[in-house]
Amino acid sequence: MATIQDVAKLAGLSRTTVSRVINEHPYVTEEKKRLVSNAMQELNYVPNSSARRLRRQQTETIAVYVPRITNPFFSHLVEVMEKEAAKKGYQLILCQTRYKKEQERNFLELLKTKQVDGLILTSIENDWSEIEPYLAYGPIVVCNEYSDSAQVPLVFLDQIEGGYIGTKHLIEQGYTKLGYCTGDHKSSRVAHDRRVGFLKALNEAGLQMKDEWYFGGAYSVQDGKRTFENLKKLSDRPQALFTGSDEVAAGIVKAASDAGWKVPEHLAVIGFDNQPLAELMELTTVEQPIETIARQAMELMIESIKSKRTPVRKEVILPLNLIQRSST
Amino acid sequence: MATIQDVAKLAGLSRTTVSRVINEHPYVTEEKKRLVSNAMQELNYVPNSSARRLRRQQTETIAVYVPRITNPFFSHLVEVMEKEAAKKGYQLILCQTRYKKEQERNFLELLKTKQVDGLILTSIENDWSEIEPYLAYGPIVVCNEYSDSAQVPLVFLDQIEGGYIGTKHLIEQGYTKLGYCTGDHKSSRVAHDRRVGFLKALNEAGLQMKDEWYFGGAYSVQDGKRTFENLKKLSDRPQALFTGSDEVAAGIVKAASDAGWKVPEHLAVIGFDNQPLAELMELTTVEQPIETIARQAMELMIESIKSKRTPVRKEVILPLNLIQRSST
DNA sequence: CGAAATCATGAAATCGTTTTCATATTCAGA
DNA sequence: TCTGAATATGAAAACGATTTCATGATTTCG
Repeated sequence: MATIQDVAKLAGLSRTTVSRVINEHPYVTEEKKRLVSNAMQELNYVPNSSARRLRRQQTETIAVYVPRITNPFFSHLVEVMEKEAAKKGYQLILCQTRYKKEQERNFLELLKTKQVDGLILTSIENDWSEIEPYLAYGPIVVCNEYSDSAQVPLVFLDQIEGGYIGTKHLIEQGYTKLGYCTGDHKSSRVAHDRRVGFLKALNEAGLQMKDEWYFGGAYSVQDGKRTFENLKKLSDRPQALFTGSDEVAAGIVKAASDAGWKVPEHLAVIGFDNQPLAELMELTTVEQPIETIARQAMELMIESIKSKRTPVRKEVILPLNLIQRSST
Repeated sequence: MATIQDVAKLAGLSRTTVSRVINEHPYVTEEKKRLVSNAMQELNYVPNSSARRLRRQQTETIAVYVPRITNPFFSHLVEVMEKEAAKKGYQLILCQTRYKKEQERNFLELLKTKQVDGLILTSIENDWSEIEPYLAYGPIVVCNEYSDSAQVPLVFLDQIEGGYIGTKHLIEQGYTKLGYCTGDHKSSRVAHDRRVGFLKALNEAGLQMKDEWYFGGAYSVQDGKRTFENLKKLSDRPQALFTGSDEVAAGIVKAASDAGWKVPEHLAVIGFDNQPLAELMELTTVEQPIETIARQAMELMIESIKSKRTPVRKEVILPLNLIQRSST
């Protein structure tokens, strides 16, 4: 593999001149430019990435943390982020935290060792106070999740509103016995806010939430099915279920259907995200503008990297949208 | 940010000794080790990734090329690959080619500029003759796709068998008028082999394939719906459709159902992959052992990186499995 | 007892690129 | 005509880590 030294030798010039040509610096004659270009071509030379990174103190790489890439919500986020990153000449390192604090901490080392220029968190496992010190090593942008104390750009959705409009819809459809289904998110502000919105809508309607109508640990289609089995066992069952994901909602609808129940007659179900699955399964769902938040997060990330300024808190909050279908 | 020089100064030792301690080389007294560790801790020192990469000629990063991460087949592959890579201390760079030759070539530069140690191709857009020269820069492993001429490890599935067993199943269910639905893959061996298997099964049964029963350009749920609309317009319609993806199959089933057709009475549909969607939509499907091929591909990649040997052709071919549900 | 091997530590070189500083020449304006 | 700015090119330093080579001390074995 040729180095800049080889190119200089073949061109009969110094490495400095070759570097000037490569980087399009001024004050190089056209003749010298020609000599360098010919030598580069003949030697099939490309600059070494590691050397460049060391000298320029830049990696042109961004790490994106998602819990699991198989979750369509996160794969959609990453799809748009990678596209935006590639447009600007950045690579995207995929980091799956699997909802684990330790895994998240391990990946934070990427910033500390300067393996990436910045990182985007789409879910947050550790307390912000554990993450904040890493800002000394590079910029962090939070997307989808939220933190009151984070002095960084945050692009997120009004999840209180999301929880609220979804629940209000159920109430407007005539349901008075509403169950709540979610993952086990201890540090997730998304989950917290949705529940706040859910309870707010219930309170406004003078409705009560029973403890046994709360179903946790639901992330996937399989979890949705398990949730239905648990609901089925209740003597006093909810008429409708608010869920945090189309996949979970789909699992519930499928299991209910398999058990001979009619949706929404026997059980109304509302999902989140408006994935292709939602349309296929005729799910009422709260749509999130995934493409918008992904693009904005990546733009803010690249802007933070380039500006090299002290990060400041900046909130970009977007509304949610209810899509009504047959499941409610 | 502290450097090894700072640590050496604080410890009262040379950079060589500090490096020896960091890398656990022999012949350093316990006393000196203690001094270095204390200094590292006090300065909050971690080694700089760019400097290490340059000196060691290693990046500990692998690029994985997928057409689109939102396709559940590819997101599942990447999910497993990232997990395996992280276990061995490697980072995974996600590259979306979007089925474009130029995009694939752009990403191949990652290998040439030594930004990654190796790359895994899960789909191939360019001719292998265009890709092969990049082997000079680092190892390449092909996963899911196939190429006769590639002198690299390939982990793939018997797609001729997949096309065959799916089609044979339709025939065994009594269908004699079979349509074929696929994406527009010009250089995809997967698509080619499935069709070979499909035609083989037809031929064995003495059945004919009509040109107007061939539906192209289908990758997504939406494409599935469009495919159904096209099929509906035919005067002589197929009784069953072989598709290349559960999402396409689901779109077809959904559109058919919305049009009042009964599946499989009016139209039988078979999908591929056995995604959660397949169970939800009761699709008969050809299941692919995604986790196995993903894990094996990543293991072969890391083995290739570590061995630094000339790549040799190695085929790992796995069988497919038919899952029968209500759509056929 | 002496030579060879092992132990312990550090200076210099290395990896490959880019920038800084230096030197020489040419040009433009006062 | 002279001076300062612009132009053109190259050597050395820098980025930060790791390895190679060197030196001296200690231990081991024939």
